[in-house]
Amino acid sequence: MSLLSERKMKILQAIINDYIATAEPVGSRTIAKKYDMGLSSATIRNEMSDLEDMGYIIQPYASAGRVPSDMGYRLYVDKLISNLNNIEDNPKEVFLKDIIESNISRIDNIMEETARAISLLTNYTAIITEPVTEKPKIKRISLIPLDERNIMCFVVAEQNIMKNNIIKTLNIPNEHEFFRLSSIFTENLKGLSIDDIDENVVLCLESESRPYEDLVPVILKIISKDFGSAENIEFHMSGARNILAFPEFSDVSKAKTFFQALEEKDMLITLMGDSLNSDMRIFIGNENQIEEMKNCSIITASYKMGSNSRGGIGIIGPTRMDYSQVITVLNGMVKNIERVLKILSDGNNDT
Amino acid sequence: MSLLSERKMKILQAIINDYIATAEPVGSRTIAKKYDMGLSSATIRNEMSDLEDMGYIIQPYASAGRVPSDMGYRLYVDKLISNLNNIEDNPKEVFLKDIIESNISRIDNIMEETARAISLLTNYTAIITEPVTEKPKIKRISLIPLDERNIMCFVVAEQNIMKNNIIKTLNIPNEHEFFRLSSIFTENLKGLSIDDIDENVVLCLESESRPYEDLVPVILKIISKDFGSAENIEFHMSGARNILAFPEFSDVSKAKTFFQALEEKDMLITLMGDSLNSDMRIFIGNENQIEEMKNCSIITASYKMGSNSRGGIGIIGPTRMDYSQVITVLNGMVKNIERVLKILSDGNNDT
DNA sequence: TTTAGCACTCACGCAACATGAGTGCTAACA
DNA sequence: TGTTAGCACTCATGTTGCGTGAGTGCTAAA
Repeated sequence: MSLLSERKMKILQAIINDYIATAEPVGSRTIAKKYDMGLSSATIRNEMSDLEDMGYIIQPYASAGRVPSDMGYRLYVDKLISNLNNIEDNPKEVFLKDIIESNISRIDNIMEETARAISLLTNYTAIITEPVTEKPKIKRISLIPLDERNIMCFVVAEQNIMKNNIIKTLNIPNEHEFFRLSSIFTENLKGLSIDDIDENVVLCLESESRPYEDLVPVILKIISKDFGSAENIEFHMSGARNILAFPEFSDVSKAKTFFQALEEKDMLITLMGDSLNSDMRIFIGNENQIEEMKNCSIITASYKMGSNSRGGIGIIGPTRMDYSQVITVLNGMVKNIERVLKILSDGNNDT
Repeated sequence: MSLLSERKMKILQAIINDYIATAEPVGSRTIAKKYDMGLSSATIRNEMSDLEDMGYIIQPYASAGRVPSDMGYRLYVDKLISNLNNIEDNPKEVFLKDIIESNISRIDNIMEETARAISLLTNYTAIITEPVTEKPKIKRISLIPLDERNIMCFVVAEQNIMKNNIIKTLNIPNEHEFFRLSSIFTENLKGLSIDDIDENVVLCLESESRPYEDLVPVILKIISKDFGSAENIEFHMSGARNILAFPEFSDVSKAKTFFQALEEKDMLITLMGDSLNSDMRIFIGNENQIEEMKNCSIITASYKMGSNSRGGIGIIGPTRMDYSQVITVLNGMVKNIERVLKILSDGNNDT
């Protein structure tokens, strides 16, 4: 696009900064006073008029100040991103570490805490998905007796992804059979992903597991349910209520549609879905696909766990969002979560 | 307290009904017209004047209609409760069954679905706690290898309560040892509650589990963490945003404090805490202890699972709440959830 | 005891108005 | 030619005053 003069850029930046802080249209005089650029309000007015013609700012009504447009934010954000390289550990990130490490135990705890930390730090709404592994390889299957009718089936896959399911059957093996069956399933399925389980494997399992071969289809069904599709992604969300603090949502009906949108899981999948493919994505205002969120900006980042698992973190807030802060926090969080997950799976530290 | 005449009672009821529906102060003329009681507005005015003197209704400002007071609601609710005996299965409850049975699998799913169903049916906020068992007896302990550094410890207690925890250690047993250790722990701890584990048991465990006796304290710690205190009650909540639909909360700041309060887990524990001891409790307006919820009413009910586990269901809404509906729904839900949990633990139906 | 009638109160909505922040334009200045 | 001062103009916002109507309390008649 057209290149902006140094001065126009500065003015645009000032407008965005001020608008982020106050949520009020910002006028030429305000800029002249607050941000001393050695120019009179009149000059700034002229520049602003230009900026408006170019589409970077908008005048909400005839004699009001100016407000950044989506395009204006976009320019600003692109500039931020290009400066992203020289980010290093800062005090804030250290703080993050404390927050997170306080409750390392189960993966959903970590996610929960991370989401809370993000919403706390930014005052926006945070969404985080648990890491998903594409067709993970099975590591172990354990069958455990519960009572006279129920068996617990415990599946461990790579990355120590664990799922447990209850199997109901009247044909309950005895103690030693459980051990034998667990070994059979583990031996035959170990190292296989859901796609690798073919006829041969099934036949093998069925013959070896006799007389409990009716467990085979049940267990395979469990596996395909747990590891087959990415449909059952687990989300954690925090700070949705923060949105109420912003004047943009002081109209209750707007807040309502916002909450409504958040409650739809499909929407969240759309939102986070392809965030997994790139490091960081920023959707400003109309750039995002969700109708109810056209006046919001959404920033998503992805983190990786091990070699082939990925999860996503997203922050949702008003278009007038403190992009610079959010990007920093998000960057820090990704690093942190990756670190924590690594510790968790390596087991370097004891409890 | 003072007994109300039949007529006064009818008028109070009319006021409450109307106010529940409209959220507007209701005047004498409205009652005379809408609810034909064969009286003129003037007569009703006189009666209302009496009701106000007695404290059952309030005039928010000099020439407005009347609004029920907490005391008025209380009278109304007490009457509702006394009629509660002759409740039988109604269409609504059948509907509930459908909702819930659609997703029977894991206990937190049931809770999640139930909460959603309640908030859907009532348009209020639903809170539900997973069933807690006071010092449950241990049924089984299974140790499962994860990788070179991590062991999965899987504890099953009565009511099929299951907890899993990761144990980090460098001293990983081999396959057969795992089986042996699981048996040792199971045999020694089976049938004991956390309080029953004494010195003898520990010594026994330590000697039998050699050379992995360092697992003993770790596992005991896990058990006491999982089953010792009622601190880590799991909550499920749904429909918090419903509150935005009520004019009482059209002021955003009010909605904000409401959400804020809901996010505090301590508050929820206070709220649901002793609900477990009685069948149904109703806190109207100021009757409840939470400062931020003085303009809300809270209704809690408890359900039981097996012989010694209990959980709680709560509904939070504006003081002007459709008590009759909420009580019906809550009653139905308790029955349903108990039924579903029974099915789940009995295993009468297959999947 | 109930009702009709009437004066009175007060929230609410509406129009008129003042205010002030902000603009665009023009003319003067460096 | 770019910058600035000045001025008229615009328009959202807040305030005031007033009419309206819902609702009450009181009194007197039925």
